[in-house]
Formats: sequence, structure tokens, C-alpha cells
Amino acid sequence: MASLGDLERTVMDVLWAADGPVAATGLRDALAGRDLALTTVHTVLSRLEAKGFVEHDDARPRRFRPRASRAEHAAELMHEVLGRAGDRQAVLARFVGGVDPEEARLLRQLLAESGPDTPTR
Amino acid sequence: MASLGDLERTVMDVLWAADGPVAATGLRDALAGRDLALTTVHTVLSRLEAKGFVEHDDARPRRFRPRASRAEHAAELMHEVLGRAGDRQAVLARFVGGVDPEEARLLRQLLAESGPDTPTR
DNA sequence: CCTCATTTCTACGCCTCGTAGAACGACTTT
DNA sequence: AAAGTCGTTCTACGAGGCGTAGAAATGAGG
Repeated sequence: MASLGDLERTVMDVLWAADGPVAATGLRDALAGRDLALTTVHTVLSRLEAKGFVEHDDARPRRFRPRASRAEHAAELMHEVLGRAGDRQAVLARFVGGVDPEEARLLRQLLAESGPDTPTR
Repeated sequence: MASLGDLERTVMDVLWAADGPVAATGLRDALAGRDLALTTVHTVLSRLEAKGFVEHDDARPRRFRPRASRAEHAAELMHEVLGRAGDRQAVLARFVGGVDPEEARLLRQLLAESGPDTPTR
């Protein structure tokens, strides 16, 4: 999976945080801290689009939105790391060993829902 | 966390698969497919060392070994992704939604061990 | 048609990474 | 000890990614 540069990630964060599609000018304003030229924002958006992270509608001031939610993306990444890492069991063991109790509880719950007795379909 | 290039990752894979420290010549031989100059191997090893992935002893033909196991590294990465991704619960939900039943079982077991009633020590 | 905001195209400098030669250092053998 | 061999360190270069943005093209509103 293609990975993201610093600015690219920041842009994605804005898009993920927004609750709807955002125009380039909106992005530039949301990133006022970096004081970017509008064309810079556009360049980054094209690259993100080329990498499959965002898409735009064809309305006149183009509006951009993420193709996956932040959670989807992160979960995908985690699966990718897990998949590329040889001994999946060992990785999972280490992983759950490092989650805090609150999240361990959540995980147990999530796993219980998807069913201890769900047949191996 | 610093990330790895292609050759760097391949070298780490060899080191992780080895059951002891490996000399540069050993690495070169293990990567015979790429037919690398020994100095290339050394360059990569220095970079990996600078990134904190490997260390070497001071025996005469230097021997290199990973600072963390592959499983440790992968689990760390997963935690990093999880941490950087805003809504941890949503990410975890997506993540467990994508594990196959076999691994779900394993996860349940691992989480049960670290105990539903284990006090928050 | 003309103007202005938006969009696309092109470019440049920096950094990382694969790659390795050149220079330096250490152990072996005569 | 001189010399040869092998391992190590230093330095470098070319490709590609990314932040950055100017210049050129395009389209909408007056």
C-alpha cells in the first residue's frame, strides 16, 4: 500500500475529520498554519487521488473526499502489517499484550459478538 | 517510526529468520538472488543500525542482529497505526471485523488469558 | 468578450534508498 | 616486517518521492 508524506497525511486528516466533501480552498484554509499556495493543495490532492486515497466530484469548484474512512484505512494498515509479518500468532500475541485494559475489554466484546460459536463458514 | 526500503526490509527478513547473529558475508550470500557487492550490504546495515533496527558486536568479522524480533516489530507497528488513527474503538472494530475465524479464536483466547478479571495492575 | 477564480502542467530542490568504488584497517603467511 | 587478502568505513551518484509553487489553460459570471 502506498504510503503518505507529511503534508499528504495532514490533508487526509482534514478530509477524514470533515463531515462532507471539501473544496481545495477549504483545505487551504483548514491548513492555514502552513500557509500554502492553492496550487500546492491541488498538487497534493492529485497525488492523493493517484494513490487512490481521495476522489473528487465534477462540480465546478471541485470537492474532494476520502475513499475510505480513517478507521477503515487504519484497520487495513494493521491487517497489512499483520499479513506481512510471518508468524501471525506471535504478532497477535504481542499485540494484545500491549493493549490497555479498557481496550482489551472492548476487544473481548467485539470478538464475542462475532460469535464464539459462529461456525467456520 | 522510521520505515524501511525494499532492500532494507529484505535484509531484516534474513536477520529475523536467522537464529543468531549474522556476518555481512552471510547476508550477502543469503541474498544471492540480488547479487550485491559486500559494500552494499554494509551500507544497508549501517543505515539499519542508524534507524535502530540492528546492532553489531565487536568481534572481528562483525556480526549483526536485529534489536527486536519480527513479531515485536510488527506488533509495535500495529500499535502505532492504532495510536495515530483518532477513533481507536472504530479502528479496533474494523480490525476484528476482518480477522478470519481461526485468528478470532486465538484472539479470544489471548484476551481471556490476560484475564477479564485480572486487576488493573 | 473580458475578467477572475479554479484547475492542470511543469519544475525544482531536498531527502531517502539502492548501489558501489576508494580508502583504510586487520589478520596471515612467508 | 612486507605483502597479500579480506572486512570495514567513507564518499558518492542516480532514481524516485514529496513539499512547494509558478505558468499556462480552462471555465463561469458579468
